[in-house]
Amino acid sequence: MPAATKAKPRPRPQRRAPRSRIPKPYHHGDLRRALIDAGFRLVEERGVERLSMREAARRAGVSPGAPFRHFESREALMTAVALEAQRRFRAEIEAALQESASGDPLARLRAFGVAYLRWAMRNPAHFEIISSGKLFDYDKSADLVRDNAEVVGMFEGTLMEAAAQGQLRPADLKQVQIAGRALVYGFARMNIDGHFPRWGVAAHDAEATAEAVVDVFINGIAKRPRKA
Amino acid sequence: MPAATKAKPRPRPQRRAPRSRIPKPYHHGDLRRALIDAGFRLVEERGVERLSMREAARRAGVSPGAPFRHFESREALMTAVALEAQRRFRAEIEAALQESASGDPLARLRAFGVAYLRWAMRNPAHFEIISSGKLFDYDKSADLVRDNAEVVGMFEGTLMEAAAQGQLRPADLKQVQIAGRALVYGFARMNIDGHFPRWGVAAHDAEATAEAVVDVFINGIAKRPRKA
DNA sequence: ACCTGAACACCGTTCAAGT
DNA sequence: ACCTGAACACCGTTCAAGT
Repeated sequence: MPAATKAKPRPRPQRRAPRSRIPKPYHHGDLRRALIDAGFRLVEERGVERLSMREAARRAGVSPGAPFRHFESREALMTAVALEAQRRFRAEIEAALQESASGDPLARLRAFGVAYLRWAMRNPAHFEIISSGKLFDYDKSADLVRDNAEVVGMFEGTLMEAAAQGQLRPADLKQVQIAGRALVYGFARMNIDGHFPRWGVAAHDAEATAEAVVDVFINGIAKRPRKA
Repeated sequence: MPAATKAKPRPRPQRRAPRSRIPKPYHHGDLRRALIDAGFRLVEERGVERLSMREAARRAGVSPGAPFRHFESREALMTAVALEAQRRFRAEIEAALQESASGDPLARLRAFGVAYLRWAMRNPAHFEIISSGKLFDYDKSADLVRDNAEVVGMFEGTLMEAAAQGQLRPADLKQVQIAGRALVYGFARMNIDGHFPRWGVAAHDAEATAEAVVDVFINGIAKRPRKA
């Protein structure tokens, strides 16, 4: 009955009956970590909705019930995977902001948007898990909330600097902020949701179009447009 | 064994052994339609991912296998429900465009965006099913593709009119179009994905904020802004 | 022609039992 | 303390059998 799925490669024959037969403890040390890694790859390979506890368990080489010792539900594993993705996302944004730190606020805002979309274009499934809302209870993960708040804060701060330096046309800043967020978020989701073909955006054009779209927005709020 | 789930209210007693005992044929006439209706409500009540064939069958009062006589898969039922939603969505957009037909192109563009978001705010689950991409194979439904192409066409046409009448600042129209699409789509998805609380948009403010965001965009592309 | 009901292969989740 | 393996209630889907 125990399905011998994997035909484990027998360890090299040893000279005598081994006292401790290659520890192979209960498993390879850190099941929690192994499950997050398996989940992360599962999301990457098959998409968010195909992350399953049983498959993650299979990949980690444990029985179906084992993950529940470390994650109380599929949602909890999802949250852990999302946190992992969010960390990488945020690291990329921060790197981009640092590179453009010498520029004026509007240039930094542009760099922000471009970095955001670049990551989203290259990691669609991970972007999806971060932002999808139904996959786990966002507010239950303090780390996730804080991490996100910081990204939002960076955006808000840069926008306010641009306003303070007189780079923007008169407008309600809060509304501009939400519009900007909606723009990049919408672009990222159009990619995830497969809308680009219908809108004449080829796959290899996605990143270039992303930049163009960010420019449309920046030019829309700037007092003096840069490119025509 | 046959779970008597519903305790069918016995029909009023008849005088003699009825020749045709209240037809109650195989079921109530049109299972296909009943399943689409059940699916539509299921999406409304519980969200897209909770639409199940078995539950739709239960609501229609048939056995688990019955739906497969009319829809070859869950995806096919999804597609039918999406088509229903798309029809309503398109009707609302068209009505809005008709009401604003006397205005200039930019005013019509605004009406378009506002109608789009209004519907999306009020019918989030149905908006989601139309646009989500992974729920069914969009391109397999010619109706869906055509219906969507027409909405896209209305947007494009209005934008070009605005350009032709000199209402727009110089810009690449295709990019403006994609940016506009991304903006409304992103706003609609932020609502679906539960981002508004994190962005300080209260539920009762969603529609007003939607208008404001559309205005930010229109003002961004217009030669002469209307409101500050 | 249309539907039933049992069946199969999957899931998430629980829990006694093993090490 | 951590994991196994059987169990339960769900799914989507198929298919013989009934009407």
